[in-house]
Amino acid sequence: MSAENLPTRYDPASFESRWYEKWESEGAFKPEINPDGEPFCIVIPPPNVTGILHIGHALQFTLQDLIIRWRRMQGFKALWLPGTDHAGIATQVMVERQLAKEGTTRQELGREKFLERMWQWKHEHKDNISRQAKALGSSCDWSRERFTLDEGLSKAVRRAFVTLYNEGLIYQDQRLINWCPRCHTALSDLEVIHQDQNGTLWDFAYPLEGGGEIVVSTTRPETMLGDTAIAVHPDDERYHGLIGSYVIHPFLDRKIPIIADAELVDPEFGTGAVKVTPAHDPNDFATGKRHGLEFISILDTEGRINDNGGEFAGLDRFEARTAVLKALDAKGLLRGERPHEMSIGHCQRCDTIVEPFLSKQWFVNAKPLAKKALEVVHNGEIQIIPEFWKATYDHWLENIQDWCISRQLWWGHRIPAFTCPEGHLHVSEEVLTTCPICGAPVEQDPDVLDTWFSSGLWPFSTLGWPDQTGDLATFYPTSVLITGFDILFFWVARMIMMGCHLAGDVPFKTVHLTGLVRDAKGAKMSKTKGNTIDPLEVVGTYGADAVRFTLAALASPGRDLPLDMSRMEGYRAFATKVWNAARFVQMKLEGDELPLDEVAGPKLEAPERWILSQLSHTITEVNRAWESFRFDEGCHQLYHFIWHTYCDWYLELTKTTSDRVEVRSILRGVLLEALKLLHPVMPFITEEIAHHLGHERMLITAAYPAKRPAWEDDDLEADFAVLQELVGGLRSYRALVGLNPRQEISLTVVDADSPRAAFLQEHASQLKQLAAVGRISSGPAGRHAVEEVFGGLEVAIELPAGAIGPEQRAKLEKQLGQLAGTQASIEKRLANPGFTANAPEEVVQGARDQLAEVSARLRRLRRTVEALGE
RNA sequence: GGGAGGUUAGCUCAGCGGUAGAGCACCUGCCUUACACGCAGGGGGUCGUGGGUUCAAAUCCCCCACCUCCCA
Repeated sequence: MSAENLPTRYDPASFESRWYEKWESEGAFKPEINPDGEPFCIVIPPPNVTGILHIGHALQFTLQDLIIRWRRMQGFKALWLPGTDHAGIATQVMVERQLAKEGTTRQELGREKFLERMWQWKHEHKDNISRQAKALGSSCDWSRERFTLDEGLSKAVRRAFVTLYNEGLIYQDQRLINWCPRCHTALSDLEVIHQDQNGTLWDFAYPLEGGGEIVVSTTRPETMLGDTAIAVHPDDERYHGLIGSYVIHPFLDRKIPIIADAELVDPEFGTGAVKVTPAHDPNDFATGKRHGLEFISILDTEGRINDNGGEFAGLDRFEARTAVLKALDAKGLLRGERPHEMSIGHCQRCDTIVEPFLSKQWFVNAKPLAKKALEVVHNGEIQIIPEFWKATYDHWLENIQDWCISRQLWWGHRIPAFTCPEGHLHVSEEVLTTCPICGAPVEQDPDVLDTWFSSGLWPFSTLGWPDQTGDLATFYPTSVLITGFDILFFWVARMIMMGCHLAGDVPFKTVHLTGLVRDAKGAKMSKTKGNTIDPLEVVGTYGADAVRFTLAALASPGRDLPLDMSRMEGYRAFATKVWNAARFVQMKLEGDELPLDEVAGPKLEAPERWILSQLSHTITEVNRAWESFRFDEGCHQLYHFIWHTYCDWYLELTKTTSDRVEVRSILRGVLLEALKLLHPVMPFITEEIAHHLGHERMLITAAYPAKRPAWEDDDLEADFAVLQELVGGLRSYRALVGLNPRQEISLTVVDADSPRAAFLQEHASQLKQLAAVGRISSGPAGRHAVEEVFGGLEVAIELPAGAIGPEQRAKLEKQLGQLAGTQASIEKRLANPGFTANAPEEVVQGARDQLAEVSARLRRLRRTVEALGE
């Protein structure tokens, strides 16, 4: 072969980027490389365009790349479409922080200048993601890369908005929303993180109009400034006489009615009387609607008390709490306080406590969309893996609330709604300047859309929708989506709703939800804890292939991944093992080797037929693993086959036979097949080695191995298993008596008529190579022999006189004890008539065979121990 | 309050009705014609507790305990 020798040391940095460039420059990432293949498409979950990847992304990238490489090698027209997200709030917060450092604000800068800064920021950071993705070996088609604010995708957003509006599924309404006083924007319910906190429940009294008082409880005393009712339960006799009467607000010039409401009030809780603040609490809001109460907002957008708060106006909401309590106390109205556990909503982005806030916003009527989304999962059009997520998915969609989609931000898709001074509202894909009704100049809605609104269109907007492009026709619906379970509602469910409704079909056929990467102790990674792992750093230390293998091998379905660096070390050792095996093979090659198909056949010797049989089983198992998203199992199969089957057994066997061309051909051919099989997980090292072994085609476009039934030989494997067991036994006795591994020992086959005996005789050379067996004879055991049974075959291992001392004897006796225990338990099982009557025949027969084997071993070993003990 | 997942070798996890597995760690030998990121051998588990179904349960069912997480 013309390729030069593999360097002694495995040094991933010396070839990884070289291969990436070659793949890309030869167009291997483009689906057109398999022009006649069946389409297969994965769209990337778009990371934040100005963000950096964390190890969780590395996991998802690895799994997506594994699947796409595997399918590409299988001949599919495979497209992995990359891209990034503008990440509205997150990105805007970053730039605002930068502005704060410069002593200015976005308001001071103005919308236009601020957006210029945002784009500048985007351009400075946009290469982060792709650079990291490339370092990991991600085979995305970069020519199709998309960004959510691209013109095409923005058009898709406008089309989606206008369509849904015209169908009545998007509407504007004044209602209670979640308001972040720090971000100055509305949030959807999902963007509010509820945290349990120890708070205080205060009791205070409202004076009754006609004298006396009624005591209410609250965890937010400042909201009493917005109270417009006191509610009691209609059946609560304590308050029967008071319903319809009024209390006097202690600080404001207002009378407040006492109403009866069975839904809001739990008579068992507190005093049974509840203050009602319709503009600042969701339950009170509903109560206000039921009773036609007044809605008095007492906060401004900064979270300060507004003019409706009388003397408290201008105070921050938490200062106001203290002030109100103090004022109540001064008036002698405070009745007590006690600790109270409660759940408080925080802004997902900045952790500020959010306020229920009365505001006019845009909403998506989600129920009709959810109905279809539930259906396609139920009827199997979309498969969710692991399946247990379906319950969570169902629960959320069945209880879905309307989705608040407008945000008071500047970085994002501006809402395509236009209003004239007359109040005529028009929703339009094209920019309007004048009112189509009255001709007056119009203004566009200043708000932008929730980022997840555009993300919801991702699987089809990236392919060209609403235009009927070739890519859309070819790749939609996409094949597989791989993402973290944490965005099941945020993203996955919404893509399904939007895809089914707008694009006319499901957005993907399979969703695979990955676990979370955690640190070695199982703790969540976070910047504050300082336990984050930078993918580029570990790629630098262990090589991209080891990082990928580690992540894929840890990816058990539905489980989080505790990532310990010792795992990385272990799988780098595996990469090194592959490297060294290849060096060994390369040293043996003479250039006359033939392709596997030309040498495989019944004329081959047993070791060659055996490794081919093992290879075929491995191919089957690995393909099965990838098909079912069992990345862990596929990796373990590959690890075991390459290390423990090919290297530990087959390579050793060829050390005395590799002068034969067919052996060298198998040695090389099997390694190449294993490399192809491994390529989707470890693309770089496999490509490098294959090249050095003279494989002409790049593995990235080579055919993925498919099972070869003709190579499988179960009888041979059974014979080989006996050989392996015997070799293991011989090594074990060697270790027991401290015999040098190279010192030859003699073997006597006691049971010379067994068919296994012939196999051993035929493979004396293998026994010599693997266990330094010198002579194989048949007949009765000699004076100093250990008698043993392996796979039903009785043999005697000749040991030097005096090899078995008291220590060895004790170990053998321990073994005897264990064997006797096993024997007793099988006997007990077989003695049970219920077992022999009810268990399947093969199970009963298996137990009988096992008993025979164990009994024979026990008999032989007992005799040995007695004889040697003399 | 509702729901999901987990509890198997020192650690991290597979297995999910028919003799307890892997990787790492550990112990004992070995620099055996690629590899000490290695080779060979070995120790280690009453499969969270308690019931039930079954000839047979880590595996199915029920109760409980503890740990994660989601939703309200």
